Amino acid sequence: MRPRVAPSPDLSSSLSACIARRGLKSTRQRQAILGAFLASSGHVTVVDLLARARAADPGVSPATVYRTLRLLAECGLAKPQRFHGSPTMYEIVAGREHHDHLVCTRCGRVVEFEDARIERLQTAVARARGFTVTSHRMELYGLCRLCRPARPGRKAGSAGRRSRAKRR
Amino acid sequence: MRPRVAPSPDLSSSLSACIARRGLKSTRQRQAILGAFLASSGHVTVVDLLARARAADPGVSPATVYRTLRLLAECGLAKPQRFHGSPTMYEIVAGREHHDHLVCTRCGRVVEFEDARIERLQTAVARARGFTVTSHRMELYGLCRLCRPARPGRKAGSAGRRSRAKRR
DNA sequence: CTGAGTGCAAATTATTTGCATCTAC
DNA sequence: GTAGATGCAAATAATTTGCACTCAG
Repeated sequence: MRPRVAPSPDLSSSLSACIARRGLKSTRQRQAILGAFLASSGHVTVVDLLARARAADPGVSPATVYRTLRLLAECGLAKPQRFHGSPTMYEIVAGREHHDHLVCTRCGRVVEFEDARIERLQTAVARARGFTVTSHRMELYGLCRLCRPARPGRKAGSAGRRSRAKRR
Repeated sequence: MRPRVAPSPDLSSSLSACIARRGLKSTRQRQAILGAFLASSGHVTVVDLLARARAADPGVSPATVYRTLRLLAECGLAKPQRFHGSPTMYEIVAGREHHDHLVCTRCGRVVEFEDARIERLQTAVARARGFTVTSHRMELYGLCRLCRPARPGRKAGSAGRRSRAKRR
């Protein structure tokens, strides 16, 4: 429903720039895949992306999707994310800063967030253990507003994990 | 060097209990694998575990290691962890509470930690976005004390990621 | 004895790669 | 025209599974 990520044309030009800079070529397939990627909600699987790209251009092979995603990642436009048990998802990196994820274990919805307080504590905790942190990942799994049952007196047990709903 | 996790005999009995409860059998291979698992530093790959188990009993196949690890996980004694780019590691769950991980990107060392302040913030952040958190994962990647170069004026860039050293 | 467990090899799943062909520049 | 790109199929890598055989209880 709501457009979570504005399909900024900046990314297209970023890719063009990165392609030009490296002496690479702009092809029909790459356009289709990039288009499908940008039109996505921000997090797509390879399978999803292949289907979407094929809608625009039937002659796109899985291998090219993988190769293009790697290219996008190298250009800093996409980032692979491996959530819990689901296949690798690629997210749009629109020059945005680092962020972490809330993942609904029922509907699969992914919400991004960032919290400076947590980041500070992470750095502090690591330093206390002799580590210099260069990166981190944090994922919170649970039920989103829509999937949460309305029952008031819920136990916090390990119950809530249903199989994710697939959206394709 | 230092014994990170005491090879508590409790776990052996826990497994026995879980095996008995389910009407399963205690076999030579399972003993070897459990022994190797408990003798580990707390985080092992399947490859590692297979090698260690074979030291005790050469007739252990990979399939049995996988099957036994699944059994251990179902009994609540082991937990699979997928760190950054490394193969799945299994960690000993000695009835210990939840914890998160510091991972050295150079030597592969894994240090566990827990921080109530961070956990509280996680819950709060999630609630603010309409999520009820049931679980989470957090990994901090960086250099441990031993691997950190002594240079004072380091840049925080994306430099630090070398390939992990394997220990086998 | 008998059902659970095991080894092996084949099957799966996710992804990469070699190669002949094609095409953007 | 040529280096880079693509499709296909074969190759990897990690893990699971079918099946005949073995063994713990």
